[in-house]
Amino acid sequence: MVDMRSLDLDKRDAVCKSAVRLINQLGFDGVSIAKIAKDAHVSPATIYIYFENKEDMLKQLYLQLKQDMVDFILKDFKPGQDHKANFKHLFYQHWFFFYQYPDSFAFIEQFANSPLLTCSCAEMGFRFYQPIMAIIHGAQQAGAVKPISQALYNALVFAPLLQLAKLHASGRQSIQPQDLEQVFEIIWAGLKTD
Amino acid sequence: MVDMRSLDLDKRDAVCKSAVRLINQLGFDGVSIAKIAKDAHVSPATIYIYFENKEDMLKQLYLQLKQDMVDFILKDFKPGQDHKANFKHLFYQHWFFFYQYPDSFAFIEQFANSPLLTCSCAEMGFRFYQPIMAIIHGAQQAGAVKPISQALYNALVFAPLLQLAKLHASGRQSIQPQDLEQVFEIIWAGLKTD
Amino acid sequence: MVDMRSLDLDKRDAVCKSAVRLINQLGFDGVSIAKIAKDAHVSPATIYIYFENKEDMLKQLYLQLKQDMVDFILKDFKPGQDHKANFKHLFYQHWFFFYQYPDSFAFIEQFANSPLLTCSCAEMGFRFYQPIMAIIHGAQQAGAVKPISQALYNALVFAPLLQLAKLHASGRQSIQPQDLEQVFEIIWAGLKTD
Amino acid sequence: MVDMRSLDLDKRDAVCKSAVRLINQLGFDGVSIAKIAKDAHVSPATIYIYFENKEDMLKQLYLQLKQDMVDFILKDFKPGQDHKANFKHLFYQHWFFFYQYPDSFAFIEQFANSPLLTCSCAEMGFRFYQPIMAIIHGAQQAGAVKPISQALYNALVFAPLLQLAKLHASGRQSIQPQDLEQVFEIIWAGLKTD
DNA sequence: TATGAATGAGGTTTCATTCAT
DNA sequence: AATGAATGAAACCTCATTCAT
Repeated sequence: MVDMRSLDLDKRDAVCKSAVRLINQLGFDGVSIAKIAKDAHVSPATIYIYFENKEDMLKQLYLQLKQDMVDFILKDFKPGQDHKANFKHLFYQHWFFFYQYPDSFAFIEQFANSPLLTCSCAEMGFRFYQPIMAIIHGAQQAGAVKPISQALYNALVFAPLLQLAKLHASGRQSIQPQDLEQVFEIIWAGLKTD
Repeated sequence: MVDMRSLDLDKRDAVCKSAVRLINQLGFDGVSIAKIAKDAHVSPATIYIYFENKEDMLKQLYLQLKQDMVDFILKDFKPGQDHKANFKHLFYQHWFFFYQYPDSFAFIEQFANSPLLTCSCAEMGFRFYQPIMAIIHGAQQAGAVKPISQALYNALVFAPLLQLAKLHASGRQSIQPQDLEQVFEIIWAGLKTD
Repeated sequence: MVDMRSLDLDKRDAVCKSAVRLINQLGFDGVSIAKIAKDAHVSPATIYIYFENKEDMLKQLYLQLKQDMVDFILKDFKPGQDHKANFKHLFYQHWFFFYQYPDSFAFIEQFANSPLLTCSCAEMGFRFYQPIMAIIHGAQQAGAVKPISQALYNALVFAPLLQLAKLHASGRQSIQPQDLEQVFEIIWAGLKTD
Repeated sequence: MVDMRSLDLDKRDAVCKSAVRLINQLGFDGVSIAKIAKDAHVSPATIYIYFENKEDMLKQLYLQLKQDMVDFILKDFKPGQDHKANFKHLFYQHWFFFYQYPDSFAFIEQFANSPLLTCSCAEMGFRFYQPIMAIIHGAQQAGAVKPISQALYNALVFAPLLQLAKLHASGRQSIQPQDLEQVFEIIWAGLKTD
């Protein structure tokens, strides 16, 4: 009666958006199917058409957002010969994603730090990330950066970035462009082959 | 007929231990006061003698564990003239704490990534950390490492460490001593003055 | 397998009836949502579909019963020229209501004497009563009874009636028709213009 | 350590005062032993030294306040030959009590309208009231007022008074001296023998 | 006498989920 | 596909009461 645009995926999308927003406001345990349904102008029962149950919904959300992130980072990117430039591009694209989609980012982090992240789920998210890792791997094979394992790489490069993004998003400290630049140069100084 | 092991703070302690363990098993939204109480062999009502409510309990736990961590890291440590050695000590002490008290560590991380971490709570946790930061600051003033802000420092040094610890704790990947050594050297290479 | 007598408002009605009955048996602090639900053959959660919370339920009940009372008293009544007769009619209709619906009456009284009767709620109940007061006002303007304020009127006429009804309902003393007649005549003797 | 005046009945008195005040603020079901204890600066366990249980406390309170009221009303009063004057004295003393001790009055009313007022309790309260009733009875025997039963008397005289006092205490309407005078004269007009 | 700590029972409310429509 | 009504289970929390001190 009110909602004339009831096409298939509109509702699913509205549910996803509401879920991400509410979960970041209230945390996993502060949010309920009923609240999400109300926020998305949808019946609770409708949610169960698109998702098996609450946990399934959260997992699907996580994987979807992670995929969205990778897509965003790699959009229109063709790695070139300058490995530092490639590396810098990836670095900043991460930042831009965190900056433009703070809710997505916060959700991913909150989920990844909760026991909901089962092994299978983590592995699938990891697989999405492979294209990015492939670029890194290329730089290593070219001898531009030190040969370290993917896990270490992840920790050394993206963990600091995440940490800064979280700090920025929390509002407790504002991160400026020159801060990022500084961090990037320090990381690069550590990683590049001498 | 009477519970013999119940002296004043025993109960509070049992509650804390149960809470940390269960939360890491089940997540914030998987535990309940009732479950914690049962696990700690205590009545649910007893928990409310020591904590105002569930949120208060979690906050108190967070701050307490954070303080425990700082105490552990700084125990018997007197910074010397060799800044790299000081730095290395702190780095490894962090790792040892994560390694020995994976539950404490996981709880801290899960809490810090949830909306429960209010500003006041974050600031208080931050204050506990000051003694460690003071050592870093000393190295900067001595010109041993690049002069960067505390937030950047935190991100560059401890975020990677945390990331590795999480990975290790998750069981998805085992971190070996040589991995740590490698990471340490890379970070130091980036941070040290040229 | 399915409860056959559950059409939309049946449940709400069953809840109301159970609530009024139990509250008069046990008092406001003796009933619980769970007891009402069980008595009404309904899930506790169902009650929260119809009422915001316990207090809201009691307020809605109060207003509804008060309206029912006014409807009962004024049913098929057209005030005539004989003011004493009009007055007597109202007087006895009150009594009949108290007599036929002792639970409704007791609930109204218990609620009106509790701190739950907020200002807004009292005013709304008062408004329901206006049609009755209008009749009294007519008698005053016609010079049949002394010109006193509505509040005094209320106190002089209906408070005694209530008191007798309470006594009667409590079973501690039985009020007979001749008692009522006597009370009515005394009140009228006091009120009528000389 | 703080409270040096711990004499026997001080604590009981503090408990009573807190109970009456809190119950009028929050209602019977809003108040708890714990709240009363805290308000009275006493341990919950202490309350059980003076009272058998919660219900016993409320009943004792009711009876005590009712006795206090009767004492107040009859203080220094010697009925004379002028029955109207006697009657007026009682009428106004009631009002003064309601006016000076609104909490006591509200408690009595709330209790009397709740199912806590068991038969035995009502009878005992009634017995306290006998001295006042005796005065009324004297006037009847002297032929000054119509010969009606005690219950009717109560209803006709004191119910209006209570109603006005409640209205006044609720703050919804202010009762002025001339209002009282008017009510008194009307009641007297109805009661006195022609 | 007085108490703080303790608790089982039970309070209100919300939960994830289902089902008839 | 979509839903509002319904619910048993369980959430958080408070209750009246007891007991060792």
